[in-house]
Amino acid sequence: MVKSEYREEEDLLSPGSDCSGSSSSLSPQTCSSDDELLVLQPGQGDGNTPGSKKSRRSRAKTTNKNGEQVTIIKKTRRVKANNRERNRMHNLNSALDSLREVLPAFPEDAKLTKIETLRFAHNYIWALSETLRMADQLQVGSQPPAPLLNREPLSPASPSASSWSCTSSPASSCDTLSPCSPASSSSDIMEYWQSSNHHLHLERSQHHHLIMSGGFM
DNA sequence: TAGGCCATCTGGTCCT
DNA sequence: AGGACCAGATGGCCTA
Repeated sequence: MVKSEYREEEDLLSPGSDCSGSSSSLSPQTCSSDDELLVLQPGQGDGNTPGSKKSRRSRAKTTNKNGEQVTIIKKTRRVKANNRERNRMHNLNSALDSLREVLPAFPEDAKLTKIETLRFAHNYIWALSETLRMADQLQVGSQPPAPLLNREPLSPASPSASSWSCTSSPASSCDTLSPCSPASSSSDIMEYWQSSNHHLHLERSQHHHLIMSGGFM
């Protein structure tokens, strides 16, 4: 498959539509509609009359057709469920793409994988919240402590780790998770992210090791 | 060629 | 009953 086919379908599929026109080309199964069931009525069109010698065969045939009908119904439900599942996964992927857009990255970088995106986002949220916390600690005065994470939308400028900008704030903080980075001060955090960026430019595998290692998450 | 990643299918389970 | 969600299976594509 078919990634190209998937991309094409992604454009055609509308959320909530059970049976898109292009989905039939995706799988060997055809996307049947409920109307299809109306076409196949039991005993329809076989020309047998009840009570005749052929009736027993006819009845057997009818039973057979009922069995076929059940099979068709099951297939139809399966196809519908497949389409729903496909749309669900497409929505999930769209959400992941949105997440990738707000994460610091460089244009020449290869697209983050799903697991990389989630882990990177986790660490990024942690780093941002730690930065805010450090900044609060440095502040002198009776100002009330700022929330750990600013929920106001920030500038839509393209995010980069070096500029510490972010297009939107995460909805939740790195709250219940165990310490996800070895950094213990703001300088450590900066060092961590600078190192991350450096590695982003160097080798993907090194980047993997730095960002994805269990110690960070 | 092995391994990683991905999309899709599928059956089960839970919820409304 | 039907839909959402989940996890396992499968097969294709890509890269080291």
